[in-house]
Amino acid sequence: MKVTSKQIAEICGVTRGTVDRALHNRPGIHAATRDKILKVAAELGYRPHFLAQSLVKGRTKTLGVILFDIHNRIFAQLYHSFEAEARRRGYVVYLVLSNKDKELEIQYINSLLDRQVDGIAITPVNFGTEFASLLAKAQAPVVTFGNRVSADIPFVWIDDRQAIAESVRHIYAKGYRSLIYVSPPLRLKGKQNIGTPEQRHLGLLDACGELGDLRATVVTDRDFVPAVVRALEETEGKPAVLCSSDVYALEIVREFKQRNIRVPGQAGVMGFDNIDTLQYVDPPLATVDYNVDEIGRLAAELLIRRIEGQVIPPRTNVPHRIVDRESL
Amino acid sequence: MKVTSKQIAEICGVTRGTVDRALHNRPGIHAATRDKILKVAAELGYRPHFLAQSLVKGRTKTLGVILFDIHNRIFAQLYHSFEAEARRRGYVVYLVLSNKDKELEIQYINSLLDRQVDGIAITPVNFGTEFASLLAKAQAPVVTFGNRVSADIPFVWIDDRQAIAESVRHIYAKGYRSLIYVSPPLRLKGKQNIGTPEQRHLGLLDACGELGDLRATVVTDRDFVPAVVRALEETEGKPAVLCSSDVYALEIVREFKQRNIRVPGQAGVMGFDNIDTLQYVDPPLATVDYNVDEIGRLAAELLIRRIEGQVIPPRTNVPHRIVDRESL
DNA sequence: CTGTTAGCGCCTTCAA
DNA sequence: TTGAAGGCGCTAACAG
Repeated sequence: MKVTSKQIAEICGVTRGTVDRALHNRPGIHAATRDKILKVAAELGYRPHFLAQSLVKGRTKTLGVILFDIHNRIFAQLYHSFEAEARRRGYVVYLVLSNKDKELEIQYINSLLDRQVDGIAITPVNFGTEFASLLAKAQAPVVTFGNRVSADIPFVWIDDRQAIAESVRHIYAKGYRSLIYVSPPLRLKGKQNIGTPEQRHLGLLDACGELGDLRATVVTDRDFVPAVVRALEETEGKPAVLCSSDVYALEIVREFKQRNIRVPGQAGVMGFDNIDTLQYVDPPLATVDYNVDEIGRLAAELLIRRIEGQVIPPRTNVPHRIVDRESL
Repeated sequence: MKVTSKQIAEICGVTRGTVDRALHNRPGIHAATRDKILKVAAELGYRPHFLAQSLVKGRTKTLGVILFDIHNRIFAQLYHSFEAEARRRGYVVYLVLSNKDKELEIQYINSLLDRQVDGIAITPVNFGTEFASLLAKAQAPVVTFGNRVSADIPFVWIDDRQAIAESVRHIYAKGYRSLIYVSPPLRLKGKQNIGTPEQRHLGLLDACGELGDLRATVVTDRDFVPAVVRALEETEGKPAVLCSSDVYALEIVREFKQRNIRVPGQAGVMGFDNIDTLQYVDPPLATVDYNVDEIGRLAAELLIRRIEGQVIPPRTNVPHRIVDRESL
């Protein structure tokens, strides 16, 4: 069924070496024999055996992507553009999901390396020097996004710290003097890689330090909805609820609706990520927008350039912008 | 860097054959030598070379999944459960996206086969006997979902026809006597595989035939939102807008809101898929729910069982249920 | 210009 | 119980 270069060689009465030269259009071959070989190959529907090829070349033209999951629309979108860029450059991609399980993530890294992927792109849940050296020692280049691991492992993302600081200033400029900041992942500090939540938190602190008279409460409860409601009750004046991700903001708006808490009448709400669901909810949610597609595309591009021997920057930021909407 | 079985053999003063026996825990080896070999292998962090192994065994423990894209949350979810089931069974998965491009889909099928995937799961955009025989001739088993290709290629999905018929009856039971059915993909009939939209359309026809006094208009425009608005204006009495997918329903509700058309006051709206965005919109949308996770899991399970030599059913249906909500 | 040879790393059969 | 040899399919260096 599967036709090999050996068979073509036999049919054409030449050796594998010659067939190889013809197939790869390499010099040192009679035009006539080459044409004949190519013709036979085409007729027989010859397709090179990728594994054999990879085995000898040491390259598989394969990338591995490791994500938590693809529930959050952001990551689905990111994968989409990553995959498209990889395809353009001749690579096919494994997509594996760690489900935020540190053990599983490591198993997958090893599994991908065993399969000789040429490179790995990951949103890591592990962190620390041990993990960093695991990645550094890997036989394939790694790029990260979402969470950073160390300064030398390339990272493609947005400037979270700056983005949240701007959001806080924006909220302040709209007249709010109290803020409820929602970031449940922060409670996992020291247990998981929460690079992004931490950066965003720092942005909050930056802005609060700068704006003297803004009072901020930070909610990190797993069960953040009731916690926000309590915080709201304890707040004097009208607060803005700033969420480190749109998915939290959506939950909060839903709860507020059920409790007849008007948005933005009694509380402002702002999210982060600008996921498409926001278009359909009422009131439209203020958020932070950035080009996720570009992050995915860049991650693939940089990873492949690195694989192909180029030097790539350790840090690449994609621009973001504050999106004001009626929820504030 | 990468330690091979040959090196272990040298260190232990035995041959590759013996190392192999030890590593695979096969009989015909002295317990002492085996232990020594295993110890050395462990110390050196030996990991078998997957490609070499695959080359000789003819199996790669790899699956390929081909989706249109992962924009629709349904497919992201489906992939998630597919991947989890594959992992449990020791497989790693390539995820490639066809973007509904027929050419690209075929290229990807070939590319995956070149890479010797053990099986392929696909939501096909191609159709017809030629495509069916391409899949049938493939060196790896194929399962389909979303759109069917032919009776002999296993298909895992829901009973779309029945589900829409039930939806129509449900709408009728709620008192509606006119219906606007929205299914833009139907306009691609003959140009793309629109198995699912067609089945759903048949379900509509079934139910309309059965319920004599229900008037239905079918909207297939690419730009379906204004078309629905026009249809609404031309309708006497209060119609229900039944959408073949939640994503259409969301757009319509948004437009209705802007035009101050009350839902369900002036028109009912019902979707299909029960995507999570529905939880956040107002009014909550009636829809058809089914267990997408189970479809993904089953597709992986069946594909792998097929790969491992078992006979699997040509058609597997997952149950669905009508979800009534305030939009009707 | 073309054939020969030697591997890539692993597995499997057949001898010893 | 172990070694030796051949091969999976392809590539590459060296002869001829």
